[in-house]
Amino acid sequence: MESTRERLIESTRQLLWERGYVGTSPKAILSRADAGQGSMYHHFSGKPELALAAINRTAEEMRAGIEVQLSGPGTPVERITAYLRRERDVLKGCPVGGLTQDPEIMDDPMLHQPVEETFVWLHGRIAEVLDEARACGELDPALDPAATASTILAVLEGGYVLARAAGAPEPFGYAIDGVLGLLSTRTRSAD
Amino acid sequence: MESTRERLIESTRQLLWERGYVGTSPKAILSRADAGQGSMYHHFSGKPELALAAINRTAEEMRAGIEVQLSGPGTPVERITAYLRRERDVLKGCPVGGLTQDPEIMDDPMLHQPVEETFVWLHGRIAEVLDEARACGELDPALDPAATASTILAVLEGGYVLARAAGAPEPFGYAIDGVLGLLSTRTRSAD
DNA sequence: GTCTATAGGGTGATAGAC
DNA sequence: GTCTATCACCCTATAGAC
Repeated sequence: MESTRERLIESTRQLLWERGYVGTSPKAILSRADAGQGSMYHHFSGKPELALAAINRTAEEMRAGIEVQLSGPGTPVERITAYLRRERDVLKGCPVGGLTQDPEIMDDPMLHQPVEETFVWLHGRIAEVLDEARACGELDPALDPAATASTILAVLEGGYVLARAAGAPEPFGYAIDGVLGLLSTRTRSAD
Repeated sequence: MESTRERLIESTRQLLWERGYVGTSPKAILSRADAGQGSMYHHFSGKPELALAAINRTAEEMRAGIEVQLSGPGTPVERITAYLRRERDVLKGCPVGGLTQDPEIMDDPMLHQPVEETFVWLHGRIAEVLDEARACGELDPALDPAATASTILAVLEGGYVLARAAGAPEPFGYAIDGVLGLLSTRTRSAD
């Protein structure tokens, strides 16, 4: 159940998160997976295909985790707040968003696609919850759910950037506090 | 006036923006600068020192450009709006923020420092302008200027991430629209 | 399925001629 | 100041034995 193929994908997931695609070599993957060259080229055609498997798994895992928060208990705004405030390894950055900075992922349609799809899904999902919030009177009807969803997502992704720039997790929390503060008087408790 | 040293720094600036530190090789720098190995190692001790010169210049240039918007004409909120909406090469990402994704920049205190300082300065500057806005009654006094400044910065940096993920500049604009929308009814014209 | 050996090219740096 | 030559090592991939 802990096949070599599994270990290769998991090692690649970690390294893509820590060092990006350009910064990750097959050699580093193999050493972390405790596997030889032959194993990697037996299971995958090369670095791009292995990276694709890793990115797809990371994207799926992320979606599943987010869906737990967004379809959980509480009012729509409470669920979004729970998602934004949940515990994270802030200084490691977003495992999907960080990939957008990698030139070779941006240039390879195969590798770029799952990144794009993840954000399309996530934006749509947040917009849906904001729509619910509006429908139940929890959110100011003057707000555009699509634009507000973009803003919330941007604060999340940008929060990681600020934290990494500062070398400390706090700025992430401040950015989240700020957007929730902006949202707060556009909100009223849904009774 | 277009010394080899100059060309090396400019080429490095471009490549750091396009490919990051890990993705940029001395060979690529030299070829773009049309210089030989010897020139680079005459003017700089190696890749890190050249990158430091490039990052410092990019950071200074960015600060100067932003200061133009933030200390320009208009009310405080108008100036921030002008800064957020100004023309940019959105798909190239933020030339400073993008560096936070690079593992070797994060691990080298010398290279990380100018990135950190740029964001400290920028956050402080936006918070100052928000303070002004509050003082002249343009902004809701209930808003925390420091947290709101973090949010605005995060939207900016996250907007780049969303745009790159989408492969299109529009999401950046939507995120900015959204945060300005959230700000708008916390704002009144400063007469 | 996994291993080792090997390949051709790139990486970051040094040496020494001009 | 700039060039070319050289270096030891790493990168991604292939071949073929086990």
